[in-house]
Amino acid sequence: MEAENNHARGTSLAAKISTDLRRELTDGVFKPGDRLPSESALTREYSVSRTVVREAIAILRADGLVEARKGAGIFALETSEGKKQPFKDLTTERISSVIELLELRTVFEVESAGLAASRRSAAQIEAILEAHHHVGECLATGSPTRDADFELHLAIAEATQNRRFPEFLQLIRSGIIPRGELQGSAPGARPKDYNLHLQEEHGLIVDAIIEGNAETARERMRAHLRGSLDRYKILLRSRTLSPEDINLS
Amino acid sequence: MEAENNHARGTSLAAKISTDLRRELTDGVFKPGDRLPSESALTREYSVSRTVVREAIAILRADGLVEARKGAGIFALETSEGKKQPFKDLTTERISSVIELLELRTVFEVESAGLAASRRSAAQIEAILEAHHHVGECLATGSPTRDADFELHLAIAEATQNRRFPEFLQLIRSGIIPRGELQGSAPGARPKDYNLHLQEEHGLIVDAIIEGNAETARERMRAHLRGSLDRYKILLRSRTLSPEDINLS
DNA sequence: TGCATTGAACCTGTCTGGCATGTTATCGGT
DNA sequence: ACCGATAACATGCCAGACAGGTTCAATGCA
Repeated sequence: MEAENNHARGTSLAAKISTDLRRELTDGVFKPGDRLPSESALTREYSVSRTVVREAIAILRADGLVEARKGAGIFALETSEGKKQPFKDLTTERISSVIELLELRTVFEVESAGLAASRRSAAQIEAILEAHHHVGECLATGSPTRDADFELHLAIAEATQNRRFPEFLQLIRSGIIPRGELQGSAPGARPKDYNLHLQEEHGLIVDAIIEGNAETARERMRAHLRGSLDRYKILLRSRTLSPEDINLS
Repeated sequence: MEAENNHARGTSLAAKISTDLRRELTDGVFKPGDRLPSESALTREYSVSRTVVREAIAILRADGLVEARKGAGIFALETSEGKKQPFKDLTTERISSVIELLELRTVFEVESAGLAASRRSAAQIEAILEAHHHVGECLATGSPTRDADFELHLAIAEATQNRRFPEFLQLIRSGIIPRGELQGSAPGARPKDYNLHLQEEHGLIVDAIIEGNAETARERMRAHLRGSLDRYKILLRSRTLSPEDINLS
């Protein structure tokens, strides 16, 4: 009966129990160092076989939430509580989240542009130009620009020759592009572009990178992103849009 | 025999096998959609019971690397390959990793110092001073400074009033402090401090923050971290130390 | 009375066999 | 050649067993 329900949902008993226990660990029901119920007790508590319990515990062990000591029991580890993963709560739906991230992003992308100007290869110039051109195409056809825009910034980060730069941009992607758009947006669902000078500003940055002028690239990227923040704030004050409808670029 | 060896290392057979299979999934031995060996085949391949195999598979399932279809088999999922998690491969053991991260870190921490100088509260000044003092104590007692050093940088990032700055530091922590030290270091295991001016440099930064002088704070933090990079390179050239033995500050 | 030792109870790690349910391939019949 | 039935194969879960480790209580000795 219940096993069948789980099967219909594609969720194994072990997965269900490990989720249950994970929640208890996260909620502080078990504090670091606490001993969890024995396998035998868990079989009774959940009315399952020991196999299922062991599989559930194996999952939690692999995630570092508990350790099992033979003969002693299963113990909650230090990492089980309050250890939020960095940058996992990014959202475009909350104003403070967007502004905070934009500030962080500005710091990062200003320097990214400067390094790209200093270090770019010919192939990376080509990739940047291609991405820049693609943004222009989106503007011309009335398609959403956010993905193309992001790809341009990513191409610039690649040109820093430091893989942590594009990696960081990927990390914060979900704070830039709303979640629904990560799968590609529906036709006609394009958020309005409020930067009438988007392509021009991008072009200035790209030019500086091509010419290898790091300081100019930084200045132009700073101006571009500061413009984004200013526009964001103005549009929020007008109260006609929700935070995530605003295209930050 | 072999089970005993694993036990001596505290690693279960299930963990070992899940790691093995995870590597095979990551290395592209199994591509998305590929069917993995059956449980029965894996018991033969690894000479273990089916229980152990099931526990290993449960781990991989929980991590979204595979799905099991009853009657059909176990299949590699889309996320199993090439989808490296950003910043999950941080290490202090590889030179390129350390240098790349230090460069990225410099970008953020320079600006962090500037913002902290502009925005810090009285309570945050107190926290910064406390952390600064703690580094001094470690130096005086000959204890390891890395944790205390990190906490000072973290206190500065907190004073930016933008939670993404401390969050970034937490993100890259494992790339700054070697893994073995995350649990607290053994007495006498202190890596050598090669910055004889550590406390002095920190003090200059802290002073600028207290005085609210953002530009000076930036300059001093930049000099501090650049000094770290220069020292790192010099020590590497001397070839007397492995990369992770060098305290970057 | 206090401490050390021993044994029993409890615990995890692994193995084995079994049944329920689902999938796939093969074989036979039309 | 196509369809249906059956057998072989596969996962999900159950139950029992043994090996080796831990903990606690009881007993014996000083």
